[in-house]
Order: sequence, then C-alpha cells, then structure tokens
Amino acid sequence: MARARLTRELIVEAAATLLTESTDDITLAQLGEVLGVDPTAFYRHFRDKDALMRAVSDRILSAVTVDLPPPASDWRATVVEICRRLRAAHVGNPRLAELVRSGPPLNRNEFDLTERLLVELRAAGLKPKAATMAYHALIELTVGSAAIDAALAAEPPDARRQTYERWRSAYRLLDPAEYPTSVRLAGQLYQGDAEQRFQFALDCLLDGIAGHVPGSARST
Amino acid sequence: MARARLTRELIVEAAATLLTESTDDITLAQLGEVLGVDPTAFYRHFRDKDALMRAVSDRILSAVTVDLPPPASDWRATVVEICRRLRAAHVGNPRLAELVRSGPPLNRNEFDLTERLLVELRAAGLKPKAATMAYHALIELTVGSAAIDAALAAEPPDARRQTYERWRSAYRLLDPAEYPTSVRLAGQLYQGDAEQRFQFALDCLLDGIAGHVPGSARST
DNA sequence: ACCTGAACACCGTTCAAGT
DNA sequence: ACCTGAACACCGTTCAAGT
Repeated sequence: MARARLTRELIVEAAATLLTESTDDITLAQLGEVLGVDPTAFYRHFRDKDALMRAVSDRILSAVTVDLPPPASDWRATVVEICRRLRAAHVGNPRLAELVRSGPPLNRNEFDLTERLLVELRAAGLKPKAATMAYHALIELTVGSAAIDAALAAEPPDARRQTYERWRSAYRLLDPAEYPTSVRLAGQLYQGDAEQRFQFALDCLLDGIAGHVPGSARST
Repeated sequence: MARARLTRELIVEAAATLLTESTDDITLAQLGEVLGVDPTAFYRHFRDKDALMRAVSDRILSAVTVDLPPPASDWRATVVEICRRLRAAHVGNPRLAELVRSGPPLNRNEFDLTERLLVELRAAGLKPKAATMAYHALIELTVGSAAIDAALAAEPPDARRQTYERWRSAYRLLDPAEYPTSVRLAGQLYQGDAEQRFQFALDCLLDGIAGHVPGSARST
C-alpha cells in the first residue's frame, strides 16, 4: 500500500525483520508481500537469495563492535562482551549461522570484529600463533553455541522451560542399571538458560587460553 | 534393478550413504532412485522426512562410543576421544547438526554418549553441577565446531587449502591503518586443518574445566 | 500389506512483456 | 530503468487406485 521506491536497503531491512520474527526460512513470496511488491521484483537488486542473506548478515553483525570499551583496558571483559554480542546476534537470527558455516562473511562488520578480538588477545600477552588459535577457538564456541541454541531461543520462555524439563525427564527415566550417572544427574542437565551455560563454557575456555600467556602459571 | 524388500533399515542405510557423499540436502526423489522404488514408497516406513533424518542421526552416532578405553582410566584422554569422534561424525554429515539444533536426538547412541561423558567428568572430580555444565560446554564446542567446519570439510584437501588461502589474503589485503593487527596476523589465520584448531580449543576448554575440580590449583 | 502414480501446494529463478 | 506475471523445474506430502 504505502509503496516507496524499492532499494537494497529496504529489502535488507524487511528481510532482517522477517528473520527475527520467525525461526523459519525466509520466503521470497513473504518478502514481496511485506514490501508490497511482486515476489520477483527483488531480482532487480540482488543476484539471488544467497546474496541477500549475506547482506542481512552484515547488517546484523553491525551491532557487535559498537561502543566497546577502549582497546586493551581489560582484555578478558572485552572479549566476553564481544562474544556475548556475537552470540546474541546469531541466536536472534537462527538462519544466520548457516551462512557463516559456508565461510566467513568477509564484510565490513566481520572484519571489525576479528580485528578487535585479535587486538585484545595480543594485549593479553598471547604470541601471534596462540592469538589466532585462540581467536578461532572463541569463534567456534560462540557461533557454534548460538547455532545449537537458536532454535529453542526463538520460543517463548515457558515453552522453553517445558522443553528443558522434557529433556531432563528423558534422562531421568532411563534405566538406572544402564545409565546410572545420567539418571542421577538428570535434574542438573539444561539448568538455567542457554546464555548462562554459554558463559560457563566461555569462562572455561578463557581460563585455558590465559594459560597460554607466556609467564602465566600454566604455560609450558 | 536388484529389488529387495524395502525396510526401514535399507532406507536409513541408503540415506546415510547419500548424506556422506554430498553436502546437499537429501531428496526423497534421490532416495527413491537409489532404492529402485517410487519416491513416495518411503512414506510406508517413516512418518515424514524428519523422522528419517532422526533415524539416520542415530545410526551415525553409533560410532562414537564403541571400543572406548575402560571408564575412569584417564578421564581427559577419554573425553578428548569422544569429542573427536562426535565431531568427526558431524563433520562427515553436514546436514546432521541441523537436527541436533532442534534438540537432542534422545536416542540410544546419544544416551550412551552422554552417560559416558558424565561418568568421565565425575571421575575427574567435578561436582554434579560442574559436571553437567562441563558436559554442556563440551557438546556446544564440539557440535558447534563441527557445524562450522562441515561445509568446507566436504571439499577435497587442495580446494580446502585454496579456500583458506583466499580467506587469509582477504585479511592480508585490508587497510593496515584500520586493521593493523588483522593484516599482521593474516598469515596465521586458518593455519593447519580444522581438526587441529578444534584440538587446541578443546584443550583450552578442558584446562578451564580441570580448574573447577575441587582442590585443583585454580579452584575457588 | 505394501507400492504406484497422479496430484497438490509451495519453493527459487528466468524471461518476455509491460510502463 | 524497473516491475509484472506467466512459466519452469523442483521440493515434500497426500491419496485413490492398483497388486
């Protein structure tokens, strides 16, 4: 109805909105409807759906590196903050992780994010080789964790709690003779929310990474 | 041609083969062709495609827990071995991680895997709460890492090396004024293969987890 | 009891025709 | 220069009809 001129900008914005509103894949038909335009009009602005999705991913990653504390003030806190934001961006957009899988987006915001992580890891005292290995480790945990948790995160909180409870009872109801430890620890599985579990994992990983700083207690 | 009676077993086997042979999604038409049967015949044996995929995932996870060293002999080595196998299973079957995202498979082999990991983490000296948190951390890193690396792992080794080199030069060619650290460390990014990078991440994570054992140097 | 084949609703994408 | 609308190839799934 309120037809405006179709631009890449408008398409990306509409796609990003659709993406956050649902777990499902975006459809070009949906996109056309939202924009009040023929479903195929979009081919005048993007090569194909994949190109659109990459543009959307750039837009979503733009939130990750804004307004961070000054470089090297507290490397660990900054790394945690970046990873939290990166995870949130992916969790809020379930379909995004699929794109990252096929390779780094190699766009503006992704370069900013990489630079900043590498700066902090170097500031922590890691040597070049260890810094890049730590960078990869952080990305794999963060993006991987988001990919796993995204589907459930899209559901409302109590549906989520119900699902966790369902999974817990699946373990609780196993044969105690065959699965004694699972049965005993069933109540502890999937405790808290996925974000807290990620924080624990990230803390452990950073403890281990800190051990690679020359002169640290654990370094070889 | 060599028509045999169609069974769930035969369908799952054919699907697993197709899945390992390609990065693409399986098609019911493909499946019908391989089995020498009408594409829709499969609905006599499975509710829908999703049910088939879950059965396939069980089959693939069956390799993870076979022939492990006896419980609690060397918890860290056993955990590493389980995670390596779990990652390999997922990396070899790119479409699998998508299923795990929507929830744990809750089938035989997945229960075995969970039980074994929890047993080892308890044997390491972790308290129940810490053991389950560590379990989640290990799964998120392992499965997440596999999801990220799977697409590229499907390509032949030299294509993979070329891709890594292309990514490295993307960083190398950035503006050194804006991205000094990325440019300087570009040559170190994506070094070795994905498996080695995963091993580094897993080692760091396990270092951090070991710090949660009561009485360890790092425990609070 | 199991399989076939036509049919359906829904994808992404192409392309000639409109303005 | 940009959009429309018909068309195409391809999905998963249903269902009446065959054996």
